[in-house]
Amino acid sequence: MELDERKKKILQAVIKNYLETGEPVGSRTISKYTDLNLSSATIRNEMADLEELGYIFQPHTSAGRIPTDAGYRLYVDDMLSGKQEELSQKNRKLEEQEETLKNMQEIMDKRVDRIEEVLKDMAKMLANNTNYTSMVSMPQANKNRLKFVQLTQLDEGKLLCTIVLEGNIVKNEMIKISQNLDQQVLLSLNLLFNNKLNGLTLQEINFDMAANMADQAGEYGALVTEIINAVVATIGSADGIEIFTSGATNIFKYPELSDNGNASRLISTLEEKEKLTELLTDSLEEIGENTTGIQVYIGEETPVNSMKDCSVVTATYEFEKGVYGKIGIIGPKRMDYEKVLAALKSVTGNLDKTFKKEKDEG
Amino acid sequence: MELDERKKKILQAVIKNYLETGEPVGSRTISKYTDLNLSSATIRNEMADLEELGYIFQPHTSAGRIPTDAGYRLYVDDMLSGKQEELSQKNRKLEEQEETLKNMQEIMDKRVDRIEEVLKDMAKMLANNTNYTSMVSMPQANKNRLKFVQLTQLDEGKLLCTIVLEGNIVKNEMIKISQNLDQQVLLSLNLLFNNKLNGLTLQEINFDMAANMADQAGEYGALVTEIINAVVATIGSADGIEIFTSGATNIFKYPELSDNGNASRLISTLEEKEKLTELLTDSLEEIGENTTGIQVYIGEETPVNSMKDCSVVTATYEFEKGVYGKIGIIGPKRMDYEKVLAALKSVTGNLDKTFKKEKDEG
DNA sequence: GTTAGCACTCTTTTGATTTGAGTGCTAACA
DNA sequence: TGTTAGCACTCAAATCAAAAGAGTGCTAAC
Repeated sequence: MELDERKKKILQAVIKNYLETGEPVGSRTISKYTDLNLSSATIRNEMADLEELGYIFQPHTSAGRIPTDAGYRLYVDDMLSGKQEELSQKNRKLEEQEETLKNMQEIMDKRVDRIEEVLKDMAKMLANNTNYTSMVSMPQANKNRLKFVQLTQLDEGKLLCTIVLEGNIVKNEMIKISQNLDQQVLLSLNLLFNNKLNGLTLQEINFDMAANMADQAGEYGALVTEIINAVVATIGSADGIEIFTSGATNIFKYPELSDNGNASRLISTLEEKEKLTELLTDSLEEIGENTTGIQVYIGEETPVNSMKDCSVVTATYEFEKGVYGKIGIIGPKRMDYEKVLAALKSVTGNLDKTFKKEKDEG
Repeated sequence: MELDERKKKILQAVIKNYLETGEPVGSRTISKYTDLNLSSATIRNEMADLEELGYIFQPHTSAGRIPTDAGYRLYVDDMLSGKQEELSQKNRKLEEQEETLKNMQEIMDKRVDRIEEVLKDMAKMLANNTNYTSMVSMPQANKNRLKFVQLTQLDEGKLLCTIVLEGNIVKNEMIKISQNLDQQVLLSLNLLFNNKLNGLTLQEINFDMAANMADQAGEYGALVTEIINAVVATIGSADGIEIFTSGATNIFKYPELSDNGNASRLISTLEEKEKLTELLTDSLEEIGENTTGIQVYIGEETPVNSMKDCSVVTATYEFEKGVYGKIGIIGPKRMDYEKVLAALKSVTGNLDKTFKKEKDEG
C-alpha cells in the first residue's frame, strides 16, 4: 500500500488535531475540519489504511485514532526537513509577543561569568515557556582546554588547587600531600604546571607527559605526579557532566506522564540525573554532520526507560571551539514540536552568540 | 475535662496504631490490642472525650479515629521529653542491623574536603533509609570566618578571586575591573586583603573597614572597594544558603501527600528550594537553649504552605565553632517519629564528630 | 463505672443499565 | 472505480441502585 498525498494529508490532520486536543480523533472531525471535502466514510477507509501502515491506532474499538511513534516520526521528520524557515518565522513573532527574547537577554547579561547560573536560568525559562520539563548540561569539561592552574598552600599538608578552563570555568580541588613546601618551591611548581599544561585538553595530558614533568621536578617528582592526577581527576572525573533540570512538575499537566506511578519514575530519573547523561552526551560527536545539532527522540526511541511515554528533543550549543553542551526538553509524545524546536533553536542560537561575544571581548 | 492517665494511654494506642496502618482506628482495635482490658464500648466513650478535647477526629461518621495535629504534638512532645534514652538504644540496634552506620562511615571517609558531596550523600542515605524526603543545608557561609583570599589576573580586565573559608569551603568569583594590574600590585593587594580580612566573618567586614583599606591602597582605592564588595557578595549573597534535597519521589508512597495535586506542589517547593530556607535557617539562633537542636513541625505548624499535610523534622549540626547547618526530613504527619528522630540524631552526631576530627587533624 | 446490644450512618464495592462516540461493512451511486 | 449514505455493532464511560461493612452513639442492664 502506498502513502499517497491524500493519506499524508489525513495523517497530518489527525496528528495536528491530536496535539491540540489530546483526544483520539475520529473520522467525522477530519471530514469537517479539513479542506479535503471528503465524507467521514471515505476518511474512515483511509484511516483504516493508515492504521494498517502503522501510523495510527485505536486505543480500543469505537474510539478515534491516535498517532503511533512511527506516525509522530513521519510528522517530525517532515517538519525538520522542509518548512523550517516559515516555522521559525512564525514562532519568532510569537516569542516577541511573550517577551521571551527580552527575558533571555536579561539572563544572559546578568552574569556571563557564572555559566552555570546562566544555564540554570535558561532551563527555568524554557520550562516556563513551553510547559514541559527542561534540562541543560554544562559544557563538557574534558574537551575543554586548560587555561590556568594555581597551587596554594592552605594548611599543613593541604594544597588548594585552582583550575581554570578556557571560557573561565573554575574548579577547585583539595590535595593532601605528605611533604610541606616552602613558598619558593610552590612558585616554581606553579610555573612548571602552567608552562606544560596550559592550552591542553584533558585527553592530551597523557602518561608520558606526566612522567616527563615528574622527572623535571627532581625531588618533587612524586608530588608532581600526585597533583597531575588530581587535576585530571577533577576535570574529567567520575562526577561526569553536570546537568540541571527545571520544571519537573510540568509533567503533572499531562496525565499520560503522571498517572500510574509514571510521575514517580520520571521525577526519580530527573532527580538522579545519571540517566540523563545518555540523552545529553550520546551524540556530541555527530555534530559535524548534523548541522542543526537537533535530535528528536520519540517514545520508544529514547534510551531512557522511564521516558518511553515521552518525547525528548535536544539541541547542542557551542561553548568554546569544539566544546559543546546540550539543552533538552522532555514532554509528552503529543508535545508541540513546532514550538519546542523553535524555542530550542532560539536558545542555542543565543547561547552561541553570547559565549562567542564574551570570548571576543575577554 | 481532664486528660487522665487512661485517656493518655488510649490516645497513644490510637496514634501508634494509626502510624503503623495508616487507617482510621476503631474502638474494637484498641480494646483488643492493648493491655487495658476494656470493652470497645468503654473505649468508645473515652474516644468521644478525646475527640472533644481535640486530639483525635473522625474523617466521617462511622469511621475510626485519626489523630489531629494537637494529638501528634502531644505524642511527639512526650517522646522528646522522656524516653529518649531507651528509644535511641532501641533504634541504634536497628541501624546496626541495617548497616546504616557503616554506610555513613564510608560516606564520611570518602571525601571530607568536599562537604557538599558528603552532605549530598548523607541526604541520599537518609532518604533511602527512612523512606521520606530529606534535605540538607550547607553551613551558613556568612557566619563563617575568612581564611584566605587570593586575586589572580586571568584576562585583560578580569580578576579571579578565590575565597577560602574556615573549614576549607572554597568559592570563586570573577571580577571585572577597569584598570589592568601588574604582578607587583597584585601581590601587595593580596597581602593587604589577607592581613586585614582573614579571621573575620562577613558580618565583621563593615563599611568603615572597607573605607580604611581603600585609603591605604592609595591609587587603587576604588579597585579595593570593588573587590571587597565582590567578596562580601560572594559569601553572603543573594544565592542564599545552598540546599540539597533527596528522595523527593518518596512522597508517592504516601497518598495523603501525593493525591489531588499535592505531589506537584510539594515537588515544586523542593525544586525551587527558596521556601525550604525558612525551615533550614529560621531558628539557627536558638541553638544555645535547645540543646538537642531538633525541631518538629507538625502539619499546620510548618511555615511552608505546600507542607501543611506534612510533618517536618530538622536537626542542627555544627560545622565550625558557631557555624551551623541543618538537616531535615519531610514526611507525612503519620511518619515514624521515633525512627526519624533517631536517624537525625545519629547523622548530626556523626557530622559533628567528622568535622571536628577533620579540623583537629588539619 | 462498665458493658452488651442494637439501630443508625456513611463509605465502599458491586453490578446492571444507559448513553454516546466512533467504527466497519454493505449497498447504492456518479 | 472511487465515493458516500446508512445501519448494525462495539466498547468505554457515566449513571444509578443495591448490598456490604465498618464503626459509631445511645440505651438499658449489670
